[in-house]
Amino acid sequence: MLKITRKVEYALIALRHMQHSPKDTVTSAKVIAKQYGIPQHLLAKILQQMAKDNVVKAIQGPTGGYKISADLHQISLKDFFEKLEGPLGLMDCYSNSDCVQMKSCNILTPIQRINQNMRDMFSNTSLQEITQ
Amino acid sequence: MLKITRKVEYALIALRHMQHSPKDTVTSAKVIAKQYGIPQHLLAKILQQMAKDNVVKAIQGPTGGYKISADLHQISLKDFFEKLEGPLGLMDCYSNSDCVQMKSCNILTPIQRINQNMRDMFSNTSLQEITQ
DNA sequence: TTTATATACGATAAATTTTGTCGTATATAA
DNA sequence: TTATATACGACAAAATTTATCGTATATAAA
Repeated sequence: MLKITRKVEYALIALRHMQHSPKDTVTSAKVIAKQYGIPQHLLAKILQQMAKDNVVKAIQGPTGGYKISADLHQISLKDFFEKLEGPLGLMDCYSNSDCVQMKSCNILTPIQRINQNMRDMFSNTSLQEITQ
Repeated sequence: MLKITRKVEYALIALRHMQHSPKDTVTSAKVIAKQYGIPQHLLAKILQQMAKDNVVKAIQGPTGGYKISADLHQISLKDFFEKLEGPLGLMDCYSNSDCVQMKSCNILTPIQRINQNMRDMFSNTSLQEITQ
């Protein structure tokens, strides 16, 4: 529990790789996948999603690939995680109210405080702090 | 991702319930399970594990059940989570080194900092703060 | 114009983890 | 003696995560 997913890991690895590449370089999913031992097709899909989210820009065709298009200082880890994985929370019930125990649950409020601490932590950390 | 498990939720619900019961009351798994809509057998196993961990004391036989035996002020959420779910970390590689990407991974160090923040947060919160 | 190489994207499958069930044994109060 | 509780291992179902496959489209370079 309390783990980040491979999807997020791969996304961060790719971003950090690109950020450490020479300015205006375009990097293909294939190159990154090979270098870090990531399934190529899977990484490609993740990069495609990041392109939709305007974190990276995709360049098609041979010699194509991706490059960072956003200012990573301006994106919090919380926003980044939520772009990739949906709402962030220690329990589902903070974003999705179909838990049958909602009414009887006695820890919803106490855990909400911890939940807020965690969200604050990720809100106050920029993507740049990971990829720099 | 970044969720606590039902196992931990059920454990916390049970502890909070017991803490709000009259002093020296013994509460059976059945009673708690019914009140909160938790599968009875599953809750029983969780309480058994907490008994092994000396968080609660088990009393056998009819009229038996469980009662809190530890000082919940003295147990951090981090320790409690690790008792129930094993090592706490954003990535498995901080406790288990069999990831094939270990050598090439470029985010291990940057994420370690965030990981430490998260561990600190749970280290600095006592069980009591949830169950009170 | 053709070809090779890249992204785009939906469908599906495999693997892992989480969640829940079942059966049997043992303790003990009534 | 009986009913009700914990103890505990084996197993199964469900959900989530992780990975694969196939096909379409864009485009640089030969």
